[in-house]
Amino acid sequence: MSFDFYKRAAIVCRAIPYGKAATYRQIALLCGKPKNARQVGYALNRNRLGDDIPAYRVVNARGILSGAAAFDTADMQKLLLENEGVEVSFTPDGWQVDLKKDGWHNTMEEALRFQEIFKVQDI
DNA sequence: GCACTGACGCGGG
DNA sequence: TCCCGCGCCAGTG
Repeated sequence: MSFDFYKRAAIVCRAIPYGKAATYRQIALLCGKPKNARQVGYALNRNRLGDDIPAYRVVNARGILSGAAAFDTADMQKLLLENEGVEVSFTPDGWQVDLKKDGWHNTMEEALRFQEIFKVQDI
């Protein structure tokens, strides 16, 4: 491993703005490993990145909430998101957020800033 | 080292 | 647009 993917993932996840949702793929991309979306999911499972990570703001590419796995109750993730003003709607596939409206849309500057942070912290 | 797993994602039909 | 199959890759036993 050329760098610590999980440390990077923790930094990126903590940077997801209040009231926004990010995707696994997006986190992996910002960490510099576009193909590691699965590792992001693995890391968030059982709070591997730490307790101060807003894991509930991370959803899959279609905006579907992952489910109960790491949360106390089945609808905990939905409640936390709604509490931040995120609209969560029911679909046959599960609870879903509108990524067009509430997705975290990164700017190029934002992406470059992360690269700089990783460089400075040597991770 | 091998096989299997999984909070995932894309491309083709 | 919706499915489905396959690719992906670190962890785990």
